[in-house]
Amino acid sequence: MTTKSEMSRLEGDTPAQRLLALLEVIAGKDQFFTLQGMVEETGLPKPTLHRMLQQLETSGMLQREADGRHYSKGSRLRRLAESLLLNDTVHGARHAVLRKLVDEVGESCNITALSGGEVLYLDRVETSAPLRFYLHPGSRVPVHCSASGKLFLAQMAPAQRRRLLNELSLESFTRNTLIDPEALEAEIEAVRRQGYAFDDEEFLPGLLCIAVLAPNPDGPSNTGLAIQAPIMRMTRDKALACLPALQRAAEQIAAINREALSDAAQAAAGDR
Amino acid sequence: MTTKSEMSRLEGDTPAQRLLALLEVIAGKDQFFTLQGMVEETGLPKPTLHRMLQQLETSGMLQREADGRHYSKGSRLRRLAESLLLNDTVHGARHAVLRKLVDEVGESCNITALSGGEVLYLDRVETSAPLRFYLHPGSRVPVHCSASGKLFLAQMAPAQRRRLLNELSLESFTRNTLIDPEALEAEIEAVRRQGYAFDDEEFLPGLLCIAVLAPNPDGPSNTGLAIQAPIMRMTRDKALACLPALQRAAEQIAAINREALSDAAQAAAGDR
DNA sequence: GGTCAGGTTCCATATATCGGAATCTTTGGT
DNA sequence: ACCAAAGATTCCGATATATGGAACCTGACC
Repeated sequence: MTTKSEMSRLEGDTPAQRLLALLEVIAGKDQFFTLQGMVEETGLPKPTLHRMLQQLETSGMLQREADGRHYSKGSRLRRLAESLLLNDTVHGARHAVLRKLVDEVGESCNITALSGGEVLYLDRVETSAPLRFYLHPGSRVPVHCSASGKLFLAQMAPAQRRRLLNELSLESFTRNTLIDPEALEAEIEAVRRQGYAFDDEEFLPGLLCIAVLAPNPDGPSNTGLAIQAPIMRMTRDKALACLPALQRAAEQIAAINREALSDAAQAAAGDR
Repeated sequence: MTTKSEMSRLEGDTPAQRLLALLEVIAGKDQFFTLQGMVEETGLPKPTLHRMLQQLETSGMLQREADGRHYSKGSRLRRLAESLLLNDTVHGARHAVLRKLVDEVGESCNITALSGGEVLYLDRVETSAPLRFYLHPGSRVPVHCSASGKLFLAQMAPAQRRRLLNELSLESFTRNTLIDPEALEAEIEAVRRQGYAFDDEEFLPGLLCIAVLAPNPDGPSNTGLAIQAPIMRMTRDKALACLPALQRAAEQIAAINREALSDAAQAAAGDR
């Protein structure tokens, strides 16, 4: 239970983003809620919130009880959520591949993408082993000290890579973090030749990762696939033994992406 | 498959509503989509759409593939949808009651609310019998010719009721529709005394309904519960035989509402 | 009938949106 | 290598919208 003082003002710089943040707060409510309650929870001014809720109500996203002061989720909002989850076979298929990979190698695995100069965790399946690193989907990690980050860097044009690394500056996290530009450049060159990358305690002490990219014949890939394990259970050699399984999974994910792209093209063509 | 010409411009009078409408379109996509594709589908101008998608992307609601032109649903959007559906035990509980009622009486039932002077279908469970009226949640029906509508009218103050009925004017749908104000007033008086209401082919020919309200000791109720059946299988007498089951279900729904309200109050108190 | 806790409305100001047009970028063809 | 053509992105002034403090309602309770 959070107290009023801990509550953060709804972040967001545009009205649209504020609205989405409000929806997230509403989504977490399992009961009726009131204008006043929302004011206390979000820190937004009362008239502002009143207007937003009113718009949501007239759109059918919310509905009010007879007393006029308790809101609850409307059928349109529910339908939106259902539609979002139902029409997401791409994610579902990717997730299934991930799960199978975790089964095979026995360690936590995740799917990553490059977003805004950082590595973004798209999805993750945890190992069943009791000792784990807890890293959740949606979190971000610097490019220069993650296995998939180095792969993304390796497929960039040198100028593009230099620009990005200059902007971000190489922060050090452990004593293995590569902060010397030349050493990093050499590592990236090696990664490009190999087609896979390690993160050997470069970001978190005790965490070893190995990653590959989902191959994309039409250009750079924005889908990385990694195994992450505590060094207690994992060495570079063991990781290399998992490489074939990892590459097989990456190929499957690439196939899913290809299919989704061609389906999209088809749909567009059908609309003409 | 819809053609370009059939596509309707995204409805909505405020930017917020337009954004929600856009989200609904996106929710229905099971693959990657492009700016251009969205332009064709929604009819919105390209720069406008570009801005909206950009905002959604920087919020983490969407993500782009490496090619920079294909979007897909982001993890934050997925989490939003999951949260919406997970935290909705109120609806879930209501729905369960509804389903049980349908089992008992063997006919389609629905939950309604008064919204903007009309009866709104909140939820509906269909009978398994092959002959059915197809009426979906979210649709609206005039108050004066629906069973739950008449119940909502019956609990209003006379002045309030007169104002509402004046504004709406009594449209006729079948030869049973009550369009004479005095006849309607008499019917409403009877409904108040009985505590239940019929709709005997007053809205759709061949459709008979019986409804009650979920009792609310603290004031007027905004939750109606109705059985709807084709006259092929239903008479007033048969409907009356279902009344006890209907009232039992209504009481259960009232209990769910009460609980949700008190939980909400509790949560608010805990935040102090 | 007075008080108080919400809810609602007002309104001058600040801000975001809008979208046609221009511009940049990528793609595909020769 | 070059050149369209399609698509993405940026610009920007006119316009519509959001903003939120303050004032105003409303109903519940004493």
